[in-house]
Amino acid sequence: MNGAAPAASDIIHGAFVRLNALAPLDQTAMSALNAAVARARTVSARTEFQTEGEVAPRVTLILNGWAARTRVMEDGRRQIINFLLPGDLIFTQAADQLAVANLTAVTDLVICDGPDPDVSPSLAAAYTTSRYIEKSFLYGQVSRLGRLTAQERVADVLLELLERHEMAGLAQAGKFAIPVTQEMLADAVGLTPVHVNRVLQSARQAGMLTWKGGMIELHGWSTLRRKCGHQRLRASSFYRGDRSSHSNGHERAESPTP
Amino acid sequence: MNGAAPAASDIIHGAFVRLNALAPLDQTAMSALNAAVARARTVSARTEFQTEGEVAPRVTLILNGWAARTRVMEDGRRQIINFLLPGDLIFTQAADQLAVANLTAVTDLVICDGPDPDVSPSLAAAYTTSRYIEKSFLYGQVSRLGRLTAQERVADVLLELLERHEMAGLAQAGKFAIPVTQEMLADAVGLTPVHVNRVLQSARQAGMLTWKGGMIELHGWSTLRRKCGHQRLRASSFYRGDRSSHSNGHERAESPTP
DNA sequence: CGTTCTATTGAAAGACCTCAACCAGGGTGG
DNA sequence: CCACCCTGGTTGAGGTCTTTCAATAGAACG
Repeated sequence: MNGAAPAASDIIHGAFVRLNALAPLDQTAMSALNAAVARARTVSARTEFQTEGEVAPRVTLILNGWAARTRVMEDGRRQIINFLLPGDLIFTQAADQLAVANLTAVTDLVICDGPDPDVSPSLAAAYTTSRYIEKSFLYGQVSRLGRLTAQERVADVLLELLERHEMAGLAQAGKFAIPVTQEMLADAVGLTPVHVNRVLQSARQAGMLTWKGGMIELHGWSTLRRKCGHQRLRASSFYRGDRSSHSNGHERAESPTP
Repeated sequence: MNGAAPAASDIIHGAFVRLNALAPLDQTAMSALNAAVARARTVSARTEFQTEGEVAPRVTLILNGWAARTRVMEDGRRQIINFLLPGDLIFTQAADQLAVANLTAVTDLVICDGPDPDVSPSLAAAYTTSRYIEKSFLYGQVSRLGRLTAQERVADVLLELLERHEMAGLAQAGKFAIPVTQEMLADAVGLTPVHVNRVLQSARQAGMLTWKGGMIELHGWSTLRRKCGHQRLRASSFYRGDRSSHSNGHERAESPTP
């Protein structure tokens, strides 16, 4: 009992912070959640706990650890669709439909069934917000893969992960635990591990980040956002004015911060 | 009156076929739909009808034409997240939340509000299936951008579009109307227009497709699927039924085609 | 019929990948 | 306690794929 083993409530703290950030949870929601947590189960690292094509449970809540939603091709190429962090919810549209991707534990994982949203409007609201945010990040992933350079992609995922950890109170001052290998990161951003390594090296040398012992720290990340396409993915019109300067709409013009 | 102007019921026929494929619609659903169609509105080609960051309507149904969900970066780079075809539904999580992408009409578009799913269980089922399928295709888009080569990406989107047109009865023998420019296609698959052109040229010369006058025909597309990573990326069946040949569709085994 | 958009093609540059070797740390077994 | 192995990170060299730049042709449009 020297403090090495945190209490259960500590382990799931991030998940609760995150859920509460989605929508302030009332007493009913909290007790439903606690009941669900009491039936939590664990998945050991690197284990696939849902396979594409199999029947999936309705709602699953990540209590602790990282998971990854993936697709794998016959020839072995693998794509990580997105990462799932504490407080993230995994929804299935209908009970009789098949999973459209695999779910793999990145770390040892603690998960439970998501409580029935009907028990509390605040819980239903949290679920709704969760879906909404996930959709937005998914669109971000598409844009990242489709239109960002390698450097930008890496910076952009890392910023997304920081953002999400902040939501769960799991980051302080741009620093959070990142339990993925460079190979996994590569599968997430559509690059090879070798090239991810090079990108990270140059980012390190540019003083943009520190990554050591499973902890990453992003330096000057508010500047990073501006430079590396994270915040840039916002609105603007499609066909209106902005076809003037750039004839086809995607040169890599680096707008040097004035 | 030489037949150039089809009746309204013809125009929206594809959308109805598609909806009915999602879930067989009962009489109540059909009359709710007809009521919604009566209040249809049009959007002219190349017009943005929803902007990221603005308040979005709850459910919108595409009755005719193509639309595109996009994100645009400050420097003009543009990514088409996905295409929206007749019978596709555009959902918003909650009325008070902001759109997370732009919606632009690719062609002249006929849309209407989606009827309240509470009026008919069959309609609700159709909505659910729609969300489910869209999610699967979205994961497909991520995998496409992240892990396919240029040739494969182009073949893969075209196969997806064919598949979706078939669902709406809008394709015959691998042939359907494709009202996009090569530039749009490039924005969808994360390539430059120039390279899309080259890929199309070589596909033409390989006898894989014919694209002329807004109509495309994919030749030997069942072979194409095997060769270009289409089938590999997704569970082909939505429900339990046809899981005969492929056990789960993604072992990591390296099976080099002999 | 000019104007504008779209498709097409060539040449050269650049980004990213592949292959391959080497290193560092951590666990394991002798 | 140390040699060994295995995984994951690092680095170099060379090749391939995709982009960029640029110029031309065809089609659509008013």
